[in-house]
Amino acid sequence: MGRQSTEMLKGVLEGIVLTLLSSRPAYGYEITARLRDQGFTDLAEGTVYALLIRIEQRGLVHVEKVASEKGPPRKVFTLNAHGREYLTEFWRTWSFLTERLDQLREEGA
Amino acid sequence: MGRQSTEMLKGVLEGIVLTLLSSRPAYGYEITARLRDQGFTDLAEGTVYALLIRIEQRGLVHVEKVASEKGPPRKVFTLNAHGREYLTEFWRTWSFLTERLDQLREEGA
DNA sequence: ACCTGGTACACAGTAACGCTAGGTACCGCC
DNA sequence: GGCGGTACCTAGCGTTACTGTGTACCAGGT
Repeated sequence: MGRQSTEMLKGVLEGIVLTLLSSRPAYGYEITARLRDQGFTDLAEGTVYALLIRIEQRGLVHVEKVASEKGPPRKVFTLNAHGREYLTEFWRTWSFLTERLDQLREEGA
Repeated sequence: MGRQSTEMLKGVLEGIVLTLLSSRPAYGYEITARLRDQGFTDLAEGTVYALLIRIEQRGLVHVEKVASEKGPPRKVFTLNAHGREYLTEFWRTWSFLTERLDQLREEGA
């Protein structure tokens, strides 16, 4: 979707993935596929894996290796307490942003 | 507001400033002040100036020097046709993002 | 036996952007 | 003279998403 969406995704994609994980555990390949189905068609695989490594290093998720029927073992990510806190914070920031932008949009019209 | 809002602002701040300019011309110092009033209290001055230079180089605005009663002359930015197109594109991308996130938020609940 | 395609993960390099932390300059007022 | 407000600019940094590539495992077709 071009330059704009790439930049807008920064910071937001992390919240999106954490939200996905809050509903149920998942692994990288699966997350990528789900997001592409949901409209993020141009999302790069490497982006998701890099993001998952980051949230793991920050201690927002629990990680478990699970054998797969096809292909190499999956790294299944589960949101932990710290991750849930972080996610709450994310939604608060997101709400702030949307409120500001909604207001601006009306005034600008 | 911390790390999250900094990352989330990427790409969005540009749209915010362009929207401000769409309602009426403005200069850097003024834009910074207005945004701070509107809740972006931690917004760095340098960030706005850098952004203004970028949108000028991309040809989204018209620039004019105007003498000020106090301090150095102001660089007044006016949105041009190209900028308005770009802004339309911005709102389209923004709408896409908010729709996805609203959907996710409901499903996650 | 070979090869394609799907599954699954990882990494080095690049570009973009907001922030930090400074600096310059002009003015009015005490 | 010094201070605070106005107004602009810049170099360097950290974070993040994308590109491109590589590894590895398995099933199916020819």
